[in-house]
Parts: sequence; structure tokens; C-alpha cells
Amino acid sequence: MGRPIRTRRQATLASLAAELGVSRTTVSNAYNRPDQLSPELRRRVLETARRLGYPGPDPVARSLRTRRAGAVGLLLTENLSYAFRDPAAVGVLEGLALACEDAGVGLHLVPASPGREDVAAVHRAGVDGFVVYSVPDDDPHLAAVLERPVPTVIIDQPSIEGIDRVGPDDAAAVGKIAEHLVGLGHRQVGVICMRLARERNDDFVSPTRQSGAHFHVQRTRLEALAVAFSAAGVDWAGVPVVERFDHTVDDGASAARQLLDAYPQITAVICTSDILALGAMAEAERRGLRVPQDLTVTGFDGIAEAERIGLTTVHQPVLEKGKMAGRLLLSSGERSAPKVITLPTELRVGRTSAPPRTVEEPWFGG
Amino acid sequence: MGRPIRTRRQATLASLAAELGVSRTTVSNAYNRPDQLSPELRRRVLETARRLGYPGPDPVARSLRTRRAGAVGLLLTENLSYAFRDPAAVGVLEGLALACEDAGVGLHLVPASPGREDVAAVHRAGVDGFVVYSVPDDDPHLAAVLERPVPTVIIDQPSIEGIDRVGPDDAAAVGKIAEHLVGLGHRQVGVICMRLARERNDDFVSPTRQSGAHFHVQRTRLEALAVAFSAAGVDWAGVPVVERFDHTVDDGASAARQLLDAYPQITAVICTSDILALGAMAEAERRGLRVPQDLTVTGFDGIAEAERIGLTTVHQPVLEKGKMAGRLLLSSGERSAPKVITLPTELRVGRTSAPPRTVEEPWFGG
DNA sequence: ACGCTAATGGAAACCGTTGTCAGATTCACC
DNA sequence: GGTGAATCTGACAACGGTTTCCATTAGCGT
Repeated sequence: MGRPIRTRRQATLASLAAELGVSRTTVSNAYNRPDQLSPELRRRVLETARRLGYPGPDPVARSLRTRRAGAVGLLLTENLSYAFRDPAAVGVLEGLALACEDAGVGLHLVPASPGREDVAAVHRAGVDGFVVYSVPDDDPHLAAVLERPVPTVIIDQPSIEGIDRVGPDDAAAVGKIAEHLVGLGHRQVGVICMRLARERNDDFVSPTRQSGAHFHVQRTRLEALAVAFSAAGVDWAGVPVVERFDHTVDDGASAARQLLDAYPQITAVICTSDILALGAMAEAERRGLRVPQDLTVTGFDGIAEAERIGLTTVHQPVLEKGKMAGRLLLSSGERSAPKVITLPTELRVGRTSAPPRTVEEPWFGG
Repeated sequence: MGRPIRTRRQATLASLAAELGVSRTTVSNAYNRPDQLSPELRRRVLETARRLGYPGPDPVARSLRTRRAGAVGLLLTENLSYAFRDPAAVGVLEGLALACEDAGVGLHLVPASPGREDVAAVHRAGVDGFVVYSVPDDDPHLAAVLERPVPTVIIDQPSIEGIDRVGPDDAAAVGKIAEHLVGLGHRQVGVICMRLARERNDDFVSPTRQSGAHFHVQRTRLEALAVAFSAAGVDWAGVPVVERFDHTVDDGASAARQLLDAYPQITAVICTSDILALGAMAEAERRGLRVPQDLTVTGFDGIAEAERIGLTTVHQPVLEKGKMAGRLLLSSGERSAPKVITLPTELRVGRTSAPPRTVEEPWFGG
């Protein structure tokens, strides 16, 4: 990427000063401290700048001198398509962007190149702080961020000593879903979850993989489900969990297919995201299963489309999540003690959950 | 936003060199040109760096010297919520982010503060180029971008002399929709469009406002509709157009309400975005109108949700749009002539369009 | 032992600003 | 005309690196 077709050397503060016969300070002041020089002179400076095609003080040089980049970095999963295709993630992004806009600072998306463990991009980012979102615990980029001498806020990540953090009360949220389903009478359930680690596994999940998951949110949700269902007398070891590396509606559908093919007796499919739940619904329809009469489907996040179709889900304030993270970051320095913010969640019962179908009840009741 | 709690002065390349008793050059080389010094010395440098808590060369200083910021700026409408809530816009964002990631450069969202015409953020952004998307023609931020001596690519904007551009063949795309509706027999149509200018107008649109719209895409689409329907013998001046400043499903619904309240004879509602169309569908349902038997609804963009519910719409490759823009920008400098890329669109007939209801035909036919 | 080449490290210039501080100029006012 | 205050201006030192030569040394063949 080169400069545009501009043969003569770019004008600088110095050359402009020379042209005008004043000092660099004066030109600098014309831009940054209008009250430090006469309006007449200032007009002359700006006028000459325009004539010479001087675009104003170089942002990078200014940043170096002032020690402020005017931007916060965002470290996202290397899987960008996930981040942009999940409305929940986009909501976080929006909230963060809004907070940045309020403060007049830019939002710098750090390219976390997939595959090669190229951490250089983190080092190369000229930012005043970082927000880390949806990154596996063991991601080297995260480690690189923590090495940088700038404030950092993490979202939906396990706590790190001395680092600000914001996240929903995931465990409680999942508990509400479990409680709801157990209350309806479901005992034979299946789970569809997002990827648990950086290595792909589009299949059933072993207990080891469950507990060793490197994506904090997913791990927490699974653990909370285990606790809640165990408490209700359901043997968690017998509950099938299907994982999908990519996070699309189609993946949700294929996961549901895999799940229901192997465990047709299931009466409820619990998805750890709304997107996956949409897929599960599509698969149910394909099989001629009526939701919720024949099959209950639940999601997680509370995205707009879920609300539109009446999906039973847990809503979390994603916009707030991003906003709080931004505010926290931009106000750090005023505080010393690291802060942890937990956001509330809310069960939203829709039209996709109902008591289990009674076809098989004779086995138990009759 | 301050530095973390670190009392002693941050280590620098120089202090590290002093500590080691070598020159700055050598330390710099340890990071950037491993082949320029013995492995042993390099190890010692890195080791000492770790011990001193030196986080590696300062990105801003590096950028100043190398004259590469390693980031491209994205200028978006000041209305961030629009950008993040419209899956079509998010698609563009995703494409752009992917292109940036491929090239290993960051994506810097420029805070275009709403209200105050604060162009400073554009000047303050340390970037190697700009992408401008979905900004009104007369936006001062756009003007500020063009003043910066860096390559720029515009998306969905009217052509600017010497500037790269990428956009869909909007006129042709809209033509396909119009043709489809005319072919089905619709003559009494209404239009719902997004905002046409920076000033809010949640109401019917006058012809003047239509032709004077500052949002290029919306203007083009309306013009193309006018041409197509006029060609089919429909008096465009008699076609009601409702505008909404915000771009949400609810706004689409309220626009449909306003439209149908005033013009109940309408048989088809043409929306200039899928999001608005979703709202129109909701309003139709609320009124007890069956789609498509009683009312035809069409959208524009081809977002995933539209496909899921079978909305008749025009699909445009939004991901490609962002990707192409990024590639164009990142490869500029290799070329001299500005490039213009036009992307193909495709009519996708779904389950929301059908011939007009025949109830009122007696007036005409019988 | 000698000269040649390659490997290695260093000196100094430069990137384009901002900020401090002291000196210069102007000006009102006594 | 002198004086102090108010207003501008300019010199100079950072800011934290990278890069282009150079100088030195080591390795090696003869």
C-alpha cells in the first residue's frame, strides 16, 4: 500500500513553518491551541497549509509525542466469521463501538491470524488499551495482550488476576433454563454446544473434553447444566452433548440431526446459543417433529430473531456487555483496584418449550 | 486512561541496550532481523527484555519510523446502531475484516461522532488507508478522509474522481424486483425506504426529497423503481414512499402501518432493505393480511433471516463487497488508475410475492 | 603469516510531532 | 517615558524506534 501519486515530498509541520517564516511551535499551536496565537496568524497558517496540501499534523507522530494512540484494541477470536455472524457477538461489538464513540476514540480490530501463531499483530497495534472477547483461555494472543503495558478488560473470560472483567452470570442463567425444563418434566435431554477448544471436533463430546474446554463460556454453561440436571436426579453422564466448531444455523441443524439420530428418545434439545437453536428447529421441522409438542428446543443469548420466532431462551444484555467493557477500559487509570462486573440475565419463555410428549410415558407412569 | 500501576519508568529499547551494554541497533535487530545477530546474543537480549519487563518495540514509534501504521480506517455512518443491526452492513464489515486479516493489518473503526461535526477523529486516526461505507454524500467526515494523503476506497457511494469504488449494480437489481412485481400484475404499490438524508423524516417522502437524497444507495434504488414502474405505465408520482430514519424491524412495521392506513388499496409493499421488509411482514400479520395472498412484500439485500423465512428479495454479495474493498485498498500503490468494481445481484423469489389479490378487480375488470 | 570475505555489532541520521521555558514584542496605563 | 502585564514566538529536548552505512572481527584458504 503506497502513498498516492504525489511526487513532491509530503509537507510537514516544519516545511510549513519554513514556508511561513514562523516556528514549528506556532504551526502546531495553530492546530492544537488556537488561543495561543492571534486569529489572523492562525488563519494565515491554515490557509497556507491548504495551499501546500498539508493535511494537518501526522497522527502517528502526534501519538508518539503525546503517548496517546486514541484507540482501543479489540482482540477477537481468530474465527472472524463466528464473531460477525452471531448477533450476540455483534451486539457486544456494537456496545463497545458505542462506548468508544462516546469517548471519541477509535476501535482497532486486531488481526488474530488463524493457523500460524502470529502474535506480532498484537505487538504492532498502536492502542491505549485492549478488550479481549471470546478467545480461548490458552490463546497466545491473549498472553501477548497481557504483556503489553496497557490496561485491559476481558469479556466472557475466566478471571485473570488484576484484570478488569465483565460477563453475565452464566451459571445462574443456565440454571434457569435447566430449572424450566426440569419443571416441565423433561428428563431425557440432549445438548448442542459451540466449540470447546481450538481443535475441531464436530461430534459428541467426551466428559474429559467437557471439563477441559478452553472456551470459558461454553465450559461454564455445560458445567451449570450438569449441576442443575444432576440436582434434579438426571444422570449427567448419560446426557449426550454434541459439539460444533463453526457457529451457523446449518451447523445447529446438523448437530440436531446427529443428536436425534442417535438418541430419538430425547424430548428437549438444549442449545448453548440461539443460532444453534434456530438450526435445531429447522432440523425438527425437516423431521416432521412439531415444536414444542414433539420436541422442546431452547437457546441462549436472546437475539432479535429468537424473539421474533418465539424461541425459549435466556436473554443476556449483550449491548451492555460491550458498553460496560468500553467504559471500564476508558475509565481505568482513575481506579486502581480491578473491577469485575456481572450482568443480569433473564429467562424468556417462548413458544418452543412445553412438557415432554407423552407417547412414551406408559413406560414410566402406566 | 493511564498506564498501569508501574512506578518505575517503562523500559525502552535504549534502556535495554544500556543494560546489556550493546547498541540500540542490536536490540532492534533482535526483534526485527534475527539473522543480523548471533543467536546467542539474541537470546540474551530477549531474556533481559523479559527480566526488565520490556514489552518489545513500541508500535507507535515503529509506525512513525517505518511510515506504516499497519491498519486501515473504516469510516461508517455516525449511526452505529444502524451499521451493526443490519446484517447486510455487518456482512460488509465481516468481508472487510477478513481481507484485513489476510493482509495482517488491523481494522480501525473511526468514531464519527454524531451531532457535533467533529472531524478530528479522522485526522487523528493512524491508518494507511480508508474505507468509506454508507455515509451521506455531504458528510464532512468523508471530506476529511479525502484530504488525508492515503489511499481510499468507497463502498456504495457515488463515484468520486480518482477514488476506488465498489458497489452493486443497484439500479439493475431494483429493476429486477420491479419487473417481477409488474409481471405478477401489481400496479398499486407502496415503498418503504431507509433514511434519505441526515435530517430525520419519519413520514411520506416528497418528490423533492426523493431526488435530493444524500444517501446514494437509497436514491439510486428509488430512481430505479421510478424508471421501472413508469416504464410499466404506473404513474410514479402516485406511488407513496414512506421513509424511516432508524433501521429496525419495528420501524419497518410502523412504516407499513402508516402506508397501509393511508393507502389500503396497495397490493405490494416494496422495501429497500430486508430488515424493513421483516417489519412490514409483521405488520401485515398484525392486520390479518396473509402474505402473499393479500399482500406482497419484497425486501432487498438477501440477509440470512430473509432466506430462512422465504422473503422475496434481491441478494447482493455483501461479504464480497467488503472483501473487495479491502483487497482494493491493500493493493493500491501497485496500480495507478483508480478502479471501479461492480458486483452482481440476483433476484430471489420467495414465498412472499404473488399476484395481487383479486377482491377489488371488479372495479377494473368487471 | 597474509589477504580476502563474511559475519557481526555500532554510530548517527531521521521519522514528524509536542511541550516547556525563556525571551521578545506589544500595549495600556500611570 | 517607564513599567508591568499580556501575548506571541522560537530554541531545544524529548518521544521510541528503524535503517543506512561503517568498522571491526573472525574464519578460511593458501
